[in-house]
Amino acid sequence: MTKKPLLCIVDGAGYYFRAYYAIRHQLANSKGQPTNAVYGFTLMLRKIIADIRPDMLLMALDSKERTFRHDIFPDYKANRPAMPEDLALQLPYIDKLIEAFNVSALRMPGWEADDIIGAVAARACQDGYEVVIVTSDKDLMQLVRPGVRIYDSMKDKNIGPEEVMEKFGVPPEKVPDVLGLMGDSSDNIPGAPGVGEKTARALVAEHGDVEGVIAAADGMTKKKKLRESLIENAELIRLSKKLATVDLAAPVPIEYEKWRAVAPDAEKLRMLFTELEFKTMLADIPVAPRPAIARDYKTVDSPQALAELVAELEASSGFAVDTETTSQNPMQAKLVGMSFCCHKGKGWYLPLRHTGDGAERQLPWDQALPPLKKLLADESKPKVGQNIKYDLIVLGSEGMDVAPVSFDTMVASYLIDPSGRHGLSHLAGAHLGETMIEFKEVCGSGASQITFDQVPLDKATEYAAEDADMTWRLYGLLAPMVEREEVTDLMEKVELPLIKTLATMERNGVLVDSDALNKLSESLGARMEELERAVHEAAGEEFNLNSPKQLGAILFDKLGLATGKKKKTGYSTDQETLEGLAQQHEVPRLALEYRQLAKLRGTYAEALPKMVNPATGRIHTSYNQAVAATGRLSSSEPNLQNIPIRTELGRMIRRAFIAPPGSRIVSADYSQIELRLLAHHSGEPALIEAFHAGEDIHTRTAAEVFAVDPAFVTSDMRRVAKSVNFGIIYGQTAFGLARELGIPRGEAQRYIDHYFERYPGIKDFMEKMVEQARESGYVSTFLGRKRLLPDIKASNRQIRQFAERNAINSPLQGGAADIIKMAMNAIHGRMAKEKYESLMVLQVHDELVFEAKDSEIDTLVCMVKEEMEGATALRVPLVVDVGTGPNWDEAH
DNA sequence: CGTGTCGCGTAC
DNA sequence: GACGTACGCGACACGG
Repeated sequence: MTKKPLLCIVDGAGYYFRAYYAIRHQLANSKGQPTNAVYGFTLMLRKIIADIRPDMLLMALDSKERTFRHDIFPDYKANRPAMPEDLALQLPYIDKLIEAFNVSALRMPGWEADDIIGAVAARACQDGYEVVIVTSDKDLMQLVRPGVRIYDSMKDKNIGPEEVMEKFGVPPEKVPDVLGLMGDSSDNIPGAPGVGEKTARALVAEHGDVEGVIAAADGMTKKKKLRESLIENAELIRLSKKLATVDLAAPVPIEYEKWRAVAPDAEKLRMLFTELEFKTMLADIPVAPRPAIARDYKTVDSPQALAELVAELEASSGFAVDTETTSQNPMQAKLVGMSFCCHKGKGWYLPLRHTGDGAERQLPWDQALPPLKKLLADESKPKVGQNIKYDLIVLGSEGMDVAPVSFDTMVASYLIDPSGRHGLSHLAGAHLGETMIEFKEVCGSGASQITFDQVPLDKATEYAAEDADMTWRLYGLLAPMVEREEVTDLMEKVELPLIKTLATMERNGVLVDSDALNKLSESLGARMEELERAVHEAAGEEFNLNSPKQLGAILFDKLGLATGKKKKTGYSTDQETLEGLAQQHEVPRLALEYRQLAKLRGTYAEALPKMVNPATGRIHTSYNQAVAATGRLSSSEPNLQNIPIRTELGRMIRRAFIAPPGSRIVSADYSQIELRLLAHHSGEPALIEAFHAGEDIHTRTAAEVFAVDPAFVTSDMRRVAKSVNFGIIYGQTAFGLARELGIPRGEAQRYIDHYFERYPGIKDFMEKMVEQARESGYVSTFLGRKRLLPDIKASNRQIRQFAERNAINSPLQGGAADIIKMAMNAIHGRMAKEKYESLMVLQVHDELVFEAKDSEIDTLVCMVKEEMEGATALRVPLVVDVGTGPNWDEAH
């Protein structure tokens, strides 16, 4: 059976009233125009479209005219106060909004929205549609039936026949009977005096309907008052039922095609949101599919074409560039071709190392490249790219420089909203409404995958030129968005320069002692075999110790040990659980040790030597600049930001990160940078003072929390204070602190209470961040890096609290990221300018690692410390600890 | 055989 | 339910 098309009918009038009253604080734009109802209505509309994804969408609205209900009952809705003026002022905007969203609206003189909804729903249901009525009006529950449900978007609740039974105690079709008896004060429907909801439900349930109830009234001798009320008011009850009954006979025009849900009109929305000053909504206006821009993609396969391309690029004020290669990993990639674009829809592909169909048309390398190499390095010609760091690395390996890098569409998208995806095809789909050719379509996948040099030239041109074209078009769209979001400075002063800094670091790579790792791997393997044998013996059977599922079966089913947390697929066998069982049985104890070794061997000792680049003999991680929601970098292939340090065995891995003869490893890390940012932002005097005095911050905190002199702080007290300090940064609760410290929750709560008593500024800071997120929809770092937090207003408490913790954590974590990024750029600049031979090799969030030539160590250490500590001026000093050693472990 | 998800654990 | 940000391993389930 094919799925029925989904028709969504929205109770428009109901919702703007709800929105008006739900958003109490007086929202208004700078001209004083009230906007609370429009704002709420917009949120609702977006939510409906996103959550329900209807095929057809119709907005039912009330007309101003009298309806048949007024004719049969002059007092109908007579108790309604006049519409508040500040709501009335917003109605024209709501109409404009509906229009801008391209939603069909239906008003019918003489009919209420309820009747329109009822009539359309009845008809659509017959016509084979699945109907969702979006309303929070309980009266409409009478319309529910198979194929027609109600969705209350404010409560996120679907209402079917069962929910109606629950609410009214009767099936949907009897709802008017109940309402007729009990009346409805909001519509001024009288009902029977003395009959409330409970009585009405019971009466209808027992006697079937209003007529049944009236007929049975005579026999209700035990309830004299009720009997009299029913008999005396029989006509009034019948009238009330009629008033409460949705008239399915309204002569609605049925125009399914007209109601088809289409993308909003981006231009209209933009104008409307600009006028209303809905800034966060402006940022994510979905772009309507527009007439596709005609594509003119050319292969540069002749001297004439080359001359044309060069002339076009020379005449332009900048261009988009993209490389095609043999690998996703830039350090293993060989350049295969390059694409260019400086006019929307017009793209060029210059094949350089193709071997497939059409390869014979390629221009010789020495003929094609020199003019483009010159253009790429021309400082007066801005270059735009999508993840252009990749291209810088590839081209760098070919001896080509790209300057200046003036825009990166991936980075721009990330700065506008760091959450979500920033891949080219995603951006092209979201902002341009274009669907791009997938890599798979060109190169295949799996075993049959070919490299780009084998792709026929014509196909390669379509794919490659599209990349440059989309990048150029996105540049046109995203550049103004960067301005509007006020992240231009961050972009130009931090992220764009960082692209080159990171490209250099990635090309530098880091030296790893593969022999040492291989030996370590072997000895770990030997010990793991011993442990495995011992576990199997203790368990009495063989099983896969690497499988949490099988281990769980042994521990909990066979050995009958106490289970802990439950996971989706059985009981947890994590470290915490195993530690809890280690006293009772050998298996969990041995499994713990096995796990640690397996982790070290699998993730590091075995994996890292495989990542050594044969050409350079070094490991080149990839730093991703557009992944972490807070602004941090991330590292992958391999991840060098999670190399062990906490355990002695783990440090064996770190010891394998070495410097070549004549050099040493220098490690420089910010001391307590996030706590310093907390001090800076909160202005908390006690904290600021402690940092200025150079005190041990955890000891100082312990002294404050335990109200003792710092000299009397024990290591236990310091440990607690340290946990509280970190917990604050992460928005931890008493529960979390208690669990971490293994203390009762009450005690943890007391520590937290004391903490806030002694550091009241911190509490204020936390509240301020949450408040800011609620008001503006985002929080920012001191450099203006944003983190949007739409969930800050979620009705689900868990979701909302998660957003609140993000609101507190992001300015700190992100602020630290801003600082180290600035320092990296400054250091990179000085290393180039002052011609250091030493290399910056790693970044681990608050730490920079260098491979320093022996002769340069002293000046480098001095320069690095200066640039890191001077990266920015906060209300507290930035302190950097520097160490040197033959390897990364000993440099700490 | 490739791909996606889960449980787990490493870092800051 | 309860602490923020990442990446990646091995196991396992699923799909062609």
